Amino acid sequence: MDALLAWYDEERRELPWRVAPGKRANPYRVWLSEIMLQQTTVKAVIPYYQRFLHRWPTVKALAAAPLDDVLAAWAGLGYYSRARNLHKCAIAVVEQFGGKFPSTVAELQKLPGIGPYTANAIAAIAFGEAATPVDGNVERVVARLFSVRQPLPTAKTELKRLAATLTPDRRAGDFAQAMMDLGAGICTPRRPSCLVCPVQSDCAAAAHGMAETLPMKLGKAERPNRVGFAFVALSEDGRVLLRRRPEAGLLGGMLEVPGPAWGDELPPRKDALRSAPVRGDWWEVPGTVVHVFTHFRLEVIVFRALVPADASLTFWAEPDRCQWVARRDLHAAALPSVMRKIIAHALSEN
DNA sequence: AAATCGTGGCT
DNA sequence: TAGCCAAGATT
Repeated sequence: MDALLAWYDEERRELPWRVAPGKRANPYRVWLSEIMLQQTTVKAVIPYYQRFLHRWPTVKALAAAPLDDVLAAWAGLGYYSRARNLHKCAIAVVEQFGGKFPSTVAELQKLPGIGPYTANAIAAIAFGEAATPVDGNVERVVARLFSVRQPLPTAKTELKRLAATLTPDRRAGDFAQAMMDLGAGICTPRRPSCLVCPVQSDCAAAAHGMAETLPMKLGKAERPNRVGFAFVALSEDGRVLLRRRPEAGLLGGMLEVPGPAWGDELPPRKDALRSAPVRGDWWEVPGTVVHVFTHFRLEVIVFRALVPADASLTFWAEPDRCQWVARRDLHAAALPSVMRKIIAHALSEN
């Protein structure tokens, strides 16, 4: 596998959290990037990473920030429990380790939001430990190198074991990143570029011309549809009514446009309007907002009303969780993408 | 241990 | 277009 490190030295992608080959990166930056990169593309992460690092240059700074500031800065990146755990973890590192990240896989994995992959990634990349982070890229590369026919997710344990046999004692961090670069750019899910692969001569799948068929995967359950209503209340002084979601669960801790709970079937408009958060002249905005989550598809019907600045909220709006946010401040609010879509739809001139 | 948890880009 | 996919963790 020396060819892989040689390839990495030549072709390595420049990324904001990376340092020169052979060097150890700043643990805080590695951790921050790895949390953001969980199930998220490099392209989506880069601007968020830059903003976070600029605003909170150290773990201590992040630990001292209000949670809502962190959630607002994370808005749009998805999987919001990551943001809550990020904040929790920063506090734990400051309180338990004086602001210095621990260096072993075992200690790292005890921290909130750090699982097997991330613990190994930080240990290898930031501390030079001979650890083996196994993500989707590595699973794919290893399945092909060893021609593992067992399907995912069953094969995960075996793929981890095989991956660990490849990790060198020196430059484990570079090796891990090389495997991920290989998976991202050469050993891709579809149409892998075996002809220019630095480890083609070591690859069992390539030898049989079947790289693209591996790894095998079990079928996924289909996505159910859910439907709901959302009430965009605009106050006469230019504010929008928003509500804080519960800490746990979908979009936990984020802000939302008030409305009844989403369901499997659409209730009559008449019933929906009874659950409006404010008394008002509610108008149904033409069209719907469709948003696809990981495990269901949501279709939302949006109502809009212009209400007095001192309008009182109804009991079922859960007034304690509600707040009026000026339209000019929405960009900096802890609003997930689906809620931004709903607000944009309500404000579109139709 | 199977379900839950976002979003945007690509084919 | 509709599915697939991305540097997974938590319960």
